[in-house]
Parts: sequence; C-alpha cells; structure tokens
Amino acid sequence: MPESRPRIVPEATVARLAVYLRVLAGLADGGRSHVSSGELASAAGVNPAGLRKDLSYLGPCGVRGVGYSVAGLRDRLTDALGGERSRACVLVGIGRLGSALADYSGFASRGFQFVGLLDTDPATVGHQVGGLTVRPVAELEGLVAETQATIGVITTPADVAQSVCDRLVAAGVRSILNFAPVALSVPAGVDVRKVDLSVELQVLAFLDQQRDGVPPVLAPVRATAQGGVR
Amino acid sequence: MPESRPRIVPEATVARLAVYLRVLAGLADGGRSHVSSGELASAAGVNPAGLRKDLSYLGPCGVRGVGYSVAGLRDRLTDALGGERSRACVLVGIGRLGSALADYSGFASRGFQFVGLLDTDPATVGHQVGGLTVRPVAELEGLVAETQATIGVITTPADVAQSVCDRLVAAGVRSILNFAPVALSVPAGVDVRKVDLSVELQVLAFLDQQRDGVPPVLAPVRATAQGGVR
DNA sequence: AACCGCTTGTGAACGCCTGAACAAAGTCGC
DNA sequence: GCGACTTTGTTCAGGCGTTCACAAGCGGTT
Repeated sequence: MPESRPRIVPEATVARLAVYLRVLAGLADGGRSHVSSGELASAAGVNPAGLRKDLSYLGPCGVRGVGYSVAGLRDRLTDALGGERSRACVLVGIGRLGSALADYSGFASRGFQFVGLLDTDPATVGHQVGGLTVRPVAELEGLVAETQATIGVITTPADVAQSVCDRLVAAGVRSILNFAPVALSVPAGVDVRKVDLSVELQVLAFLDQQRDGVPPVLAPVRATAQGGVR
Repeated sequence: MPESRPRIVPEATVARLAVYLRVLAGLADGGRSHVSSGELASAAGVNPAGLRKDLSYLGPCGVRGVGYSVAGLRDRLTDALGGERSRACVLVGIGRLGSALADYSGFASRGFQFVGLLDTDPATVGHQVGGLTVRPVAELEGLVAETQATIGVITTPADVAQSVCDRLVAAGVRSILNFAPVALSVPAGVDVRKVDLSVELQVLAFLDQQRDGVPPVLAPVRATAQGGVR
C-alpha cells in the first residue's frame, strides 16, 4: 500500500485543529448535526478558506453543498490529534501555577491525565492537589517508568527547569510543555512547547504604547462598522 | 523632532524582544558588561542572525567587534517595550488559574500590577488573593475608570468570556489577555492575545503520535550532534 | 600609524503561511 | 429527471518571517 500519505501537517494548522475540535464538541452537545465552514470559522476566529485548507490535510471530510457532519468531523479530528486514549502527564513544580494546572478540568476532559505531581519543597510534598499526592522529585525516574508517562509539564523556577527537563528526557518523556522562562535545550526527537505568560503581557504593553505613541499617523482610521475580529 | 517612529516591528519580533530582555536582566545581575549576539541568541533559543535583525528594528544598538552593552541594551529594550512605568491590570475570574496569576511574581517584577480582582461567585468575593480583595464583577466599570487600567486578563469560563470582554472594552480597556477557550470578538483598536493551555497539550499529543506513527519515513533523521534547540 | 580579527548590521534568497478566486460535486425544488 | 444553488476542495498569487552570506566598522596589537 504505497498510498500511506505521510502528509505533513503544519504546526500552526495542528493548533487550529485543536480549536476546531473544541468548537465541534460544543456544537455536538447543542444537538447540531451539520456545520458550514463559514460558521465554524467564525466560531473559531479564523478565515473560512483557511479552515477548509486546514481540514483538507486530513483528506475530504465534508459534503459539498451541505457542510461538515459535526459528529463525523469531531471524531476525525479527535483521531488525527492523537486518538481518544488518555495520555499520562507528569507535572514538576507544584507552586501556584502548577497547582492550578493540576486542577484544571480542561486537561482531563481532553484526555490528558496527570499521573504524578512532583516538587522539591518538603513543605509541599505530601499535600493533596487535584486528587493526587505531591511526591518528592527524587521519584521522577521511577514514576515515569512506572506510569509510562509521555508528556512532562514543567512549572518550576527557571534555574532548575533545565535539569528537570534533562531528567524527564532521560526517563523517556518525549514531549514537554514548559512554563519556566528559559529556553530548554533538548536532543533531537523531543518536542518542547513553551508558554511564557509575562511575554504575553509585555507584547500587549508594547502594542498599547505603539497605539498611544503613533496616533498622528494611525489615529485617522476611525472605528468604522467594520466589525473586524482579531 | 520629526524622527518619530516610522519603523514597524513585527509582532513575532516583539515577543522575542521580551525574551531577550529577560535574559539580559539575568546577565546584568551576574555582572556581565557585554554580550555577543551569538551568546544571547543561544540563551534565548533563537538564531543569531535573527536576533540581530530583531534588534535592528530599534536602530543600531551594539558595537561592532565588541558586542552589545548589557545594561545599555536592557534599558533600550525596556524602553521599547513600554517603559518602566507600571501598568495597571484587571483580572476577571478568580478560579484556580486566576488565583495563580494574581500571585505570580513574574508579573509584578516586570511592571504589571494587578489593581483589581473580580469574580461573580459570592463564595469567592471577599477573599484575599495576592494582597488584594476579590470584588464582585458588578464593580468592573467603576474599577477600570478609577484605576485607569489598560490591560484586562480574562480567566473566566468560556461562556461568559465574551460578555466580560465587551464590558472591559466598553470601560476603556484596550489590551486583553484571554485564557478562556473561545475566540473573542473585539472592535478595531483593541488587541487580544489568547493563551490556550489545552491546545498546547494537544499539539504535543499530535507530534507524539506522528513520531510513533510515521517512523519508517522520518526516523532516518538521526540525532546528530546538532544540538538544535527548539 | 597600520594591520588583523572579531562582531554587528543589512541585503537577498528561500520557504511557509495566509487570503482570495475558481472548479467540482452534491442536494433540493420543480 | 433535470436545473440551479450551495458549499467544499484546490489552485494561485501575495506577504511575512526566517535563514544565509557578506560588507562595514571598531578594538587591540605590533
């Protein structure tokens, strides 16, 4: 079967597919049976043509003249994004942010299950967070091996993030979500995604200043009834 | 002074500038006086040439043959990203994530100060979080007017995020950081940045599956000593 | 004072992603 | 059963961002 299409899906598209999936889940709960690309794009905040292009990476998913089957497309997206099977995640660094993530219901409902919470602080170890007991970080390797966790989430201070990352990778974790404000270096074959909260705010501050600083040039553009999203 | 600001800075560059700034702050604390673009790029996890191009948007910042002055570049970046002045932020939705953000020291240290925490839940209102008392969301308009807050952070459930957003915009907030899993629609002149935590995990899950599912095609790329970050 | 090495700044090519226009295809109404 | 309308899937051009490569400029040295 030479037609095993190893079609390459751009990472930006993958991120949007996840958004579409969430919108579709909501529509399915609402009892809708079909959606058009226009409506779905509007709900997801993207361009309709772009949405169709994104979906085309998965092959034909819709019916021309009708739209997309809500349940059908949801299942196809679920499958494309890693299936229904729940994925075991390890969370290192149970500070305020870590605790919030451990409790976050949005993870569990999408198949991501925390199987271990780790911290170095003896005052934190032993506490119950989100139904799990915080364990000392020394148990990291054993925990990963035992639970076959494939995803590691790092919410430690910046200065220990790299060493935690190294231990996770050595233990077999190949996907890492990093909240610590450092660039992690990992061997090839390991994926890292970084979320930097203060950078987000700083970008907003920059845009804010840019708006205030260049009004003689940009201000003439009045808020017309253009209702543009984004 | 006709030399205002004709140069337009790409948003991706702005986000990286914020990262450089953090690295520089660390180097300054360490007592370093100069850095090269290569070292800075390595610490930030980007390409050296790209870093130089990013900095070139601010005009010449370095000295050829020597590098960049740590303190000088830090001050210039601080200025470009909105100055030293602290910015007032309002946080709506004091759940677990909201509480974690209200306490997050990374915000305060970068000049972002929460001046109001709002929630609808009577059980939450009145609680003390991060040195502030949670107030009922009915006080939103008054609070924004009184504190001149320019940044709003939304950590509410998805179904009320749009209405909270509308009220923030109507009250004068022009920059919004959205953690709720919905696409907010705002009038022109308002900037929104979205952080979607479960999308991040789902992208990792996809990459994970792709690795396992298509090794016959992609595996030949062996882990060379390329030490590539990212 | 002149040379040499090092580092910045910039110009150009490459690739990726986005946004719009067009053809294929299927359904609904008559 | 046929025609017209609707909506998808695809193709094309445009813009943006990234990367490579080279010239310009500065400091240190002889």
